[in-house]
Amino acid sequence: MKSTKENFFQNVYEVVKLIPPGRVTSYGAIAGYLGAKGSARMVGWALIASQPFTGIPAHRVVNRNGLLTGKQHFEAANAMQERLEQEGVQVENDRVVAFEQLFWDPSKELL
DNA sequence: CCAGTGACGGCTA
DNA sequence: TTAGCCGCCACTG
Repeated sequence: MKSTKENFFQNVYEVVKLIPPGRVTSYGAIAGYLGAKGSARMVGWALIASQPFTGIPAHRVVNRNGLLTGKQHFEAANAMQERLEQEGVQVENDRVVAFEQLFWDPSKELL
């Protein structure tokens, strides 16, 4: 019945919802935290499925370069950047400014 | 059933 | 240093 991936999807939602405002994380970080190290793509796939869901700040999840690669999948291509700026995250050229400084590692911060 | 694609990441040239 | 390829797993055609 409940496949492992189903649990994986739910885990991704839980972690993303735990991301504090003004902070961002990467797909690989979440994947590694869930034990799917190397399967960062699955995290992105899970976020796509999270689109119709509310309370999932997927805009706080970017790739390891801090690039808003998934903005195209949002309601609007500028929604992701606009939302991040609204939380105090500076975004320039579709990239998070001081990404390393705002980076939120679940395996370290969430503990 | 097989091949291509994709919100990524790490390695090699 | 930058650019390109492969590997991961799931979905679509």
